[in-house]
Amino acid sequence: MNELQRKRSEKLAAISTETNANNDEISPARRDPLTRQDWIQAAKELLIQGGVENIRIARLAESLDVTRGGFYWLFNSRDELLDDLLNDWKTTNTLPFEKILQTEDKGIEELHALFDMWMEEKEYSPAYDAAVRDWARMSETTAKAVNETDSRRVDLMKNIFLDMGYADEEAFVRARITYFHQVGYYILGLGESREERYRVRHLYTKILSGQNIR
Amino acid sequence: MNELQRKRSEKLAAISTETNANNDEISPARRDPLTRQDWIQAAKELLIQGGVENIRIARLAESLDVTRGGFYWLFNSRDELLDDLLNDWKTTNTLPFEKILQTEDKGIEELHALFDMWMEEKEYSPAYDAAVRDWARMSETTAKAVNETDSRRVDLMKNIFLDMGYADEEAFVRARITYFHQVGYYILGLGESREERYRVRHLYTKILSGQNIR
DNA sequence: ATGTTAACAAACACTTGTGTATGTTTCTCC
DNA sequence: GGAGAAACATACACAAGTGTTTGTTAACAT
Repeated sequence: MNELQRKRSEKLAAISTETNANNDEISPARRDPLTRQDWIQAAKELLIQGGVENIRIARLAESLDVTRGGFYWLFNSRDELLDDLLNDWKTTNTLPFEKILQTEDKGIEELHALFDMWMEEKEYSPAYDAAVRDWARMSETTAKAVNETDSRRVDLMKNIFLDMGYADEEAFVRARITYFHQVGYYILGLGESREERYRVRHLYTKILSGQNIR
Repeated sequence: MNELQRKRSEKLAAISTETNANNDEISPARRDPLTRQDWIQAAKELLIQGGVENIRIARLAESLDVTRGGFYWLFNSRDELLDDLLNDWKTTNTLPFEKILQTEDKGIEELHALFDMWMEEKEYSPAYDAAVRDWARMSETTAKAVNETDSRRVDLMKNIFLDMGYADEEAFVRARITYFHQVGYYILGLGESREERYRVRHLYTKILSGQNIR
């Protein structure tokens, strides 16, 4: 049973007991109707797991415990769902990124905050990023969205190195190396332990910042 | 008309004139029979262009100017073709990589040779790499092959930094940053001009090597 | 009580892909 | 020059996917 199915079961059980408390008739415990967001979340899971081609309406329906009829009640087509999914990525997965780079902290402190975000993987999901990147190879509009996001992120990161005192061009290159290296790391997907990653972390920040700190 | 179709047309024309020179009868100019390698090459193009899911036998056949019948004469199944394609990648796209790192050159010279390889894109095709990486998300065996290749490459690159005098762990991290950053760069696929790339090249080598050279 | 509607379920038509079975053509070899 | 096989072409069966149409059912308003 996956995450979504579990949630719906809980809802259903809650409704069921509540109904029975008020009324002895065993009502069939009708669950809450599904929302577009429910389908988008399910699609996100399939995307991360196996790419866009893995997003099949029948599978989504199964994971949500309904038939495809429910999907076409909310969406006009599969493409419409994919559009919504892309929008979800654009907002949710870029927001924490921007947030970090708009704090009071400057320079090396921001770099540390960035590494925290990458290594904790709480708000920001590198797996989601990687899956969307993969998707972009086949969809022109997705590729455009990803490019814009990447440019924006590199641009934000460039400020970190400017604050460290680097000249414009070197700040740009350092931002790129830092960002590209992170993208590459998650694309490779070598699931290392958190301990191992924290152990060598200071070397990464030292090399990327070009200065010995902490 | 793509590359493969062009080659076959040339062959066909050559056969045609040759035959007419010897004999006045207009023989239908039968072309050379296709080989497994021909299909693998065509599959490689489709893979790079749009991912594994883009490798459809009908499309391969069309690009080779035959019908699907020809495919099943040489291969038992689509999976058999994909197996061959993966083997092609393992050998062709890793060979030039290893070659560079086994020369007489040591340290910074090897790093320059590496950048030359990446930027020239003659023997080594980063697009091929990226496409296989994308493929690996859906295929367990492909993922294994890619992981092995990545480990091998990072291991080889580590020697470059050891030769520069870095301690074991820092050499490892520098190798990783260098390699991951390259992988990330091509995954993003921002088609920059060669001039632009050569212009900032010295900054990359300076930052990654940690020393001012050239 | 009943008509209406939200939220699906079930059945259908259509497309695209694979693999297989069988038909054709040209070259080769005796 | 006729048999046989290599190298396809053609036709067919089958599976999986999308979108559409029509049928059901519980809840709510009247």
